[in-house]
Amino acid sequence: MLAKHQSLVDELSSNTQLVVFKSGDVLLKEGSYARYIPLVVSGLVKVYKEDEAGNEVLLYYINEGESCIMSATYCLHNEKSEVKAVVEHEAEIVLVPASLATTLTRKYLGWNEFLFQLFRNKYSELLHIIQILTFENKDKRLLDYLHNESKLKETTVLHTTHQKIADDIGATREVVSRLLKKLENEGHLALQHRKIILH
Amino acid sequence: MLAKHQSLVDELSSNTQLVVFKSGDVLLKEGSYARYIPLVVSGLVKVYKEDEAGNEVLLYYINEGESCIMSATYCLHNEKSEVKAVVEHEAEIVLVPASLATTLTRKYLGWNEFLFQLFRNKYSELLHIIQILTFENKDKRLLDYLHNESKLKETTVLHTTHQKIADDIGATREVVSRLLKKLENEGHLALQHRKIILH
DNA sequence: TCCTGCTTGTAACATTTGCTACAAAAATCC
DNA sequence: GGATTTTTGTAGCAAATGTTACAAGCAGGA
Repeated sequence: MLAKHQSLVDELSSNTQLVVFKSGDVLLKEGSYARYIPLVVSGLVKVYKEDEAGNEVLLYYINEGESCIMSATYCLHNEKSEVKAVVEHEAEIVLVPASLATTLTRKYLGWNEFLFQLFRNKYSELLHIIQILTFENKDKRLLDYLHNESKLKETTVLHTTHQKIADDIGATREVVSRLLKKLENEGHLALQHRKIILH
Repeated sequence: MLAKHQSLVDELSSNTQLVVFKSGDVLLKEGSYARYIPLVVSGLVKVYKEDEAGNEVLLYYINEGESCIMSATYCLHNEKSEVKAVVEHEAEIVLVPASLATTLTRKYLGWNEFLFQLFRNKYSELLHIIQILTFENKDKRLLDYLHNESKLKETTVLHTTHQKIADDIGATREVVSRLLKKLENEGHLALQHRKIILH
């Protein structure tokens, strides 16, 4: 997406540094001010929304070549973040300082287009979640989540636990176990210890 | 928001026309291509997400001085709309043709800022809906909806029916009636025929 | 006024989800 | 191997939501 704009890429690479984050590192906390915009070069980042009680729900992923649109927009307007971003796989990330980001906005149409497209994609994912939460039961929500994980991690074998899934989709572990069993009986997947194989 | 940018406003007013829409008019259908970006000068527009089965759920409102960010972004990238926009109160709307919108993007920083801010505000509302749908029961969702309606229509007396509310929040009429009764007993509101008075 | 259609109330029951409690199975550590 | 921790399975019950069915109340038109 950004690769098309050579002068923009040049300006980025000569004014920023590449930082390596480890799995579990928190890139952005809810309620904090973002001081830079992270561009994910490699790895995977998960974005969560929290509520006052400390519950959190997975909204979407930031994949290679993407950025955290929430960081970007809140960074540029100097407001507090409404989401939390956590590194899932070890990730190489370019940190673009707020000041540079503002300059880029004025200078490069391609940078604006990049941000708009990102906004559009994530917006679309939020709409999809709202649709499922409103009209479907949790089993559909769970299956959708698993297919998403599968797609992003590029494997049909997911190494995870029922508890982690429950945390991501905002349910309890027992419900997830129960629904996974149901989905297995319906032929959507196969269950193994710490492993889910999607069909 | 746009008023600060005089030359932008001038270019807008000399290249567009003001159209009056009536309550119930559909500004944008899901799956259709937007050919213009609507700027709402007066009135109120509601934005819905539909699913394949024909169910629909209210996402947010487009208030005076705002625009439909979905029209804007899908218009500029020539893709199909994912939402439906319906006029709630008679509305005066400036229709900005796609071609002009593209020009504005290249010419005015203020126009980009306007679109970004709009995106940010609506994004934030989507996050709020997801949070409520994930962690709260329908009574909270209903109360949140009523307070929103109240705020936008600038009155604590809502003229509506249980069926309309059910359609907006994606529930059944019976459940809405039941929950409204519960909220009345809890002192949050008072029920009258075709009328809800918020406390 | 009466009739009709729209709106609301409500009961009874099915399904879904949440919650508690406990046991079995697998992995990890010593 | 044995002890401990983590993960999974599952039962039983409570609460929330969806569904069906029907009756009563209200509003507007003839």
